[in-house]
Amino acid sequence: MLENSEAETRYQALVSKFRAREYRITPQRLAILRLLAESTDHPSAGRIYQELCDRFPTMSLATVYKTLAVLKEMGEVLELSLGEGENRYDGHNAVPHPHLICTRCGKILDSDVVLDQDVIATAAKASGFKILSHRLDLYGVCPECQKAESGE
Amino acid sequence: MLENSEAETRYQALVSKFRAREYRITPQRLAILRLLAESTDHPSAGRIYQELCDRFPTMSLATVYKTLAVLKEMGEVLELSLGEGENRYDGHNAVPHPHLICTRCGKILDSDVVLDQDVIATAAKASGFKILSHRLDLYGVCPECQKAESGE
DNA sequence: TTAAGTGCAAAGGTTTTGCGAAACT
DNA sequence: AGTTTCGCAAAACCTTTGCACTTAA
Repeated sequence: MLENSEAETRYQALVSKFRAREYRITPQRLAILRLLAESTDHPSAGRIYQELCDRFPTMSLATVYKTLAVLKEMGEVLELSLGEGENRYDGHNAVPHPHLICTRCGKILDSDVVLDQDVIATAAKASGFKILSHRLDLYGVCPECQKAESGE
Repeated sequence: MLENSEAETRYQALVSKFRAREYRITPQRLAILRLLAESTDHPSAGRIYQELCDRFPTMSLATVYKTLAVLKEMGEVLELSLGEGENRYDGHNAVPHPHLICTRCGKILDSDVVLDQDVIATAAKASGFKILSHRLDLYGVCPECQKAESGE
């Protein structure tokens, strides 16, 4: 695999943040951080576990969840609770951004559209809430599933 | 309680839709529909169950979940999976609209800000997705919890 | 060396399901 | 009367936790 410098940078940043907080750098954690940095498909805890099992025969699901909990607490991973099946995780980019979710195949893509800050400011003013974060999910059918459907 | 015509209208609409689909009209379902039509606080299944237990000593949580499943399938209730604790349900207004979620007390308010359709159209065009629905959650601290915090 | 992390298995909480009894149409 | 629905209990499912063992610092 050629170097993916974006993923590499993200990986190094995550490792640095672990070090800065004096969390211990274990092989398991490094593997999870690397996978999260490289993934753009928003894997679930189970998926992360599966992928790492080959390389780490002793990897456990508990360790995956515990590491994800640390990352959540650090604000370095977005947890997407979809209401069906497992939660999905975005550690590639922890800054809130919209997600495109295919209701047929479960695929999740990042969207680069920008949510108008006016929307948030207006809502904050009208409600008195101090808004700290947000989440925008767009549900629909991905191009592949559209093709599969029309072909049937 | 004075008549709340908005809630009453919504209740009648839900009952009509059950009839139209030839789903049976049972006292349990009527009670759940009424509660959903009247609620603006996005109750969980457990909450709905509790509230109705007094009036229906034999009400069961399974029936609440089964009725919610029917409503979901009909597209008459929004299910909000928050990732912690129970899912919350909005049957008062099933048209997608933003929610303000207090991360301190769990309160959920409807927001009447409108999500710019351009955002959705742009995301659809860029990704090739056929977008059918969306969800915008704004997380923050509600006025009451802000007050409680500053008072401490 | 020692405090933190791992990994197994068990517990926890929410939601779904199977099935006999009840009840809507 | 014939299905659908109810409601109990059990199962399913995802996630968290307790604890003895291991390991990073």
